[in-house]
Amino acid sequence: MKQQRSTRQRQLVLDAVIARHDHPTADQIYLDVRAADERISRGTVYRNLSVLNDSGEILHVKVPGADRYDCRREPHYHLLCTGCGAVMDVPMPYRAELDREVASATGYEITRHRTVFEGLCPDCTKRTAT
Amino acid sequence: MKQQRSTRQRQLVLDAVIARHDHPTADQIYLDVRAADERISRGTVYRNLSVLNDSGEILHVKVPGADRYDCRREPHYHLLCTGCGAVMDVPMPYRAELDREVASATGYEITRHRTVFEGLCPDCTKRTAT
DNA sequence: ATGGGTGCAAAGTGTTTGCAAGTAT
DNA sequence: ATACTTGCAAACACTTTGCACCCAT
Repeated sequence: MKQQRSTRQRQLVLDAVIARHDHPTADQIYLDVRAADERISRGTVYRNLSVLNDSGEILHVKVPGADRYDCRREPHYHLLCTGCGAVMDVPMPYRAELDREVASATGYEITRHRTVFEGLCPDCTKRTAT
Repeated sequence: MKQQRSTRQRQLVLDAVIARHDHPTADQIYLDVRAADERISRGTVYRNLSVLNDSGEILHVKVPGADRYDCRREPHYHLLCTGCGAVMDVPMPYRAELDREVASATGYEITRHRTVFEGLCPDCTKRTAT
C-alpha cells in the first residue's frame, strides 16, 4: 500500500461519512462534501472512499444498486429495505466461526462474509398493505 | 405478475443457465445463447433472466461486479474467489431462523438474506503465495 | 385480434481513469 | 524535489428502455 497523505479533500470525505449514520452512497457523500467545498470532484470522492476503506478507516458495504459506506469498522450485517432503499445495521454479532467452517469445508482461504438481509421497513410495509 | 408466454428465446436462456453449473453472468449466458442463435439480443437475455427469476425458475445471485444466475432455486450461500472471480455454492444450509430473528429484533418484514463469503480458492492462494 | 415478446440502438447508472496541474512531505 | 492528489472529462462495465415489428395464445 502506498504512503497515504492527509489532504483537505480526504478529511472532508471522512468527516462526511462519520457525520452520517445512515450508510450513505458515494453520491450522497459527494453531495455532502460538495456543500462544504464547491470544487471537489466525484472522482476525488470515489478515490478517497477507496483509500479510506483500504486503510480501514471506513467500511465499504456492497449493496446491490449502489455501494454504501459506513463509519463502523468491524464487520457486521446489514438490512436493506427493498421498498425505500434504506440500509441499517443488524443487531446481531458477526459469526466469525462461519468463515472457519467454510474454509475447512471448501479448502478456500476465507477472508470474511457479507450478509445483507432484505425486507420491508415498518413504513414500507404499511404503504404496501394499502 | 403478467401472463407468461413460452418463446424460443426464453427457453434458450433457461437451457443455458441449466447447462452451466458455474453461476454464469448475464453476459456469459448471452454468449452461450448467441452460439445457438445468432440473432438474440442482450436486451432479450436480460429481460428473460429477470422474468425467469420472478417466476422462480432460476435464482438471481447478487455478487458485486456482475450478477450471476443459478439453476438451484432454493436460497443458499455463495463463495466468491476474489482472485479469479469464480463463484461456487457453499455447502451449508440456509439459516431461515436468522430471518425470523432479525424480523423480531427490527420490526422489519424480512424476505430473505443473502450471504457471500469472500476468499481465495486453492489455485489463487498458491498464485499469491508466489 | 390482442397483448406479451423481440431486436436494435440509445440511454442510464454507478464507478474508474488518463492527464496535466497542484500540493503535502 | 518527489510522488501522492486533485479536477475535469472521457471512458467503462453492466443493465434498462423506447420503439416498431413479431408471434404465442
